[in-house]
Amino acid sequence: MLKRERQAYIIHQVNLHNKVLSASLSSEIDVSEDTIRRDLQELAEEGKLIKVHGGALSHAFNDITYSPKKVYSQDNKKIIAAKAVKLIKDGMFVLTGGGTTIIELARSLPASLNATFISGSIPAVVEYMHHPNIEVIVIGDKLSKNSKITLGADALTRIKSLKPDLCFLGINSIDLQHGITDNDWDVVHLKQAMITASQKTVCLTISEKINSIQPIHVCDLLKIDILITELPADHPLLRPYKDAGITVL
Amino acid sequence: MLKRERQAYIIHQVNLHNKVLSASLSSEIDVSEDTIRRDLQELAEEGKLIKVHGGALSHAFNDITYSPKKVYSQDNKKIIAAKAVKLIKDGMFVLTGGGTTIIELARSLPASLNATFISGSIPAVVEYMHHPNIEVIVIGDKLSKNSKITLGADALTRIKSLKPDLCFLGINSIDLQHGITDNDWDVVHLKQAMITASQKTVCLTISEKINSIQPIHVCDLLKIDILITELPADHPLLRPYKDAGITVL
DNA sequence: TAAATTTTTGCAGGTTAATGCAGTAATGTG
DNA sequence: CACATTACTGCATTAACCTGCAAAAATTTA
Repeated sequence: MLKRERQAYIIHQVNLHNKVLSASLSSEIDVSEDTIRRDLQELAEEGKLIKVHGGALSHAFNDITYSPKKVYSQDNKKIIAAKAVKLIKDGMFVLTGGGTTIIELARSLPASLNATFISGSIPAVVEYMHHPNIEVIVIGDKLSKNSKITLGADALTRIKSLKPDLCFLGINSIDLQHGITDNDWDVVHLKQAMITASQKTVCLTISEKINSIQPIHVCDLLKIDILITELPADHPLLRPYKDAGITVL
Repeated sequence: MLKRERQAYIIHQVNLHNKVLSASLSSEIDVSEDTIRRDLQELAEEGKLIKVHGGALSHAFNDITYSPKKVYSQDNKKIIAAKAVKLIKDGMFVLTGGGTTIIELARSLPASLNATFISGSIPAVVEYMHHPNIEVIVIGDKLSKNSKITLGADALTRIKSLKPDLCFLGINSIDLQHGITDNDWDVVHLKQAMITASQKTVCLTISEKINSIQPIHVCDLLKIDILITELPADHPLLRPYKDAGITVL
């Protein structure tokens, strides 16, 4: 394995897990710990990660945003992403929205995956762009600075002209009676178009958003095929959704 | 095996596997490692791959590399960007391409500027997105991993439907006889559409690309309104372009 | 076509980079 | 504080690299 290749792998691992241990990297890659240590040192000097005793931490981890809650929910999003990744097979066309959960999903895609990803979320597109094997289709339109996704009539018509295999949607509220709800008029329209266009719709959300309501209606539960949270599939909180006919992972 | 043929094979392998080893290429093609090394060196200079100790990596693999040459030319690009910024007034619609010079331009935009920027370049869009006052329109289509811009029929038709005040184009080659030339078929089409759509076309380039030619013709000098380099406007190298009717800044 | 010129290639040599190892210093933990 | 783990330093080894050079191949010129 080439030095740069190894370092790229380390960076990938750091970004994925927020931390790495010298010892485990050493055995994974099968080089001496000294080499790993030298790599970490170099990468730290380049500002790619933060070296600590025994390994390294991601920069994001030690950033200004080090509130325990965020770290906590990011771990949950990694769990969600890991479940979602399993649904994607080689050759699929996948439509995705925006939001931090979707970003985690993008980062968790295995390097070997060959698929086409379609999105109007700039942060998501940036992640897909760095992936070695996936094709990226960008949905164009006016960029919303808030949500960092493209919104508008153009985006809607483009989405309507597609028929992707899967649609991954990060959602803000889901409720048994009211289904999926949200708080931004344009985003709601976009999500509706995405759901209508796709053969299967997968909703991703951390469990704290379950059984909450927001002012604008996106769609009924009927339209949702799969719901993914960080909880185990048999958690009682999810039971009613299973009963409503949704596959819960 | 001919040199060109060999290099084409190497590029193919790099794009396929994301890495190549000098040693294995040497035995596969049955030439000395020195030859392979020279090939990799040439290809690296052309930006087709990234050479590392022991072999080479694909561009997709390695994100941002800081070669000393790049650092050097970045200063020049900042000079270019500073000149270009002065052309943009509040309320304008500005169409921009991709490339590092355009990124510098995006970073140099004053925070007070109120304008609308249209682009299919993801890195450029990311920069515009962080700006407090500018509106961003994203041109959607299939994302080219090499150039990090969206390319295709959709992008072309969308651009044709616009009538921006200004178009900023980072160019790779300009020559008195042959005008603007480039080396990527799809990129050339995109640039042509951008030039045709815009009321004024501004070309940005570092001076080392002046008086160079590439295989595909983009447009004649006639279509260019303004040329910006890091050199002072009265530099003798730029004189012929001034005489050809282009405003040189 | 033959000669001249340029380009490409392989090789010899000395140089540099990468890695692992051994011994010692530093750090963290109970 | 004692113990275990990790980090650092210097060194040896191997592989990769670079430079210059001459032969070979390709290209141009006469």
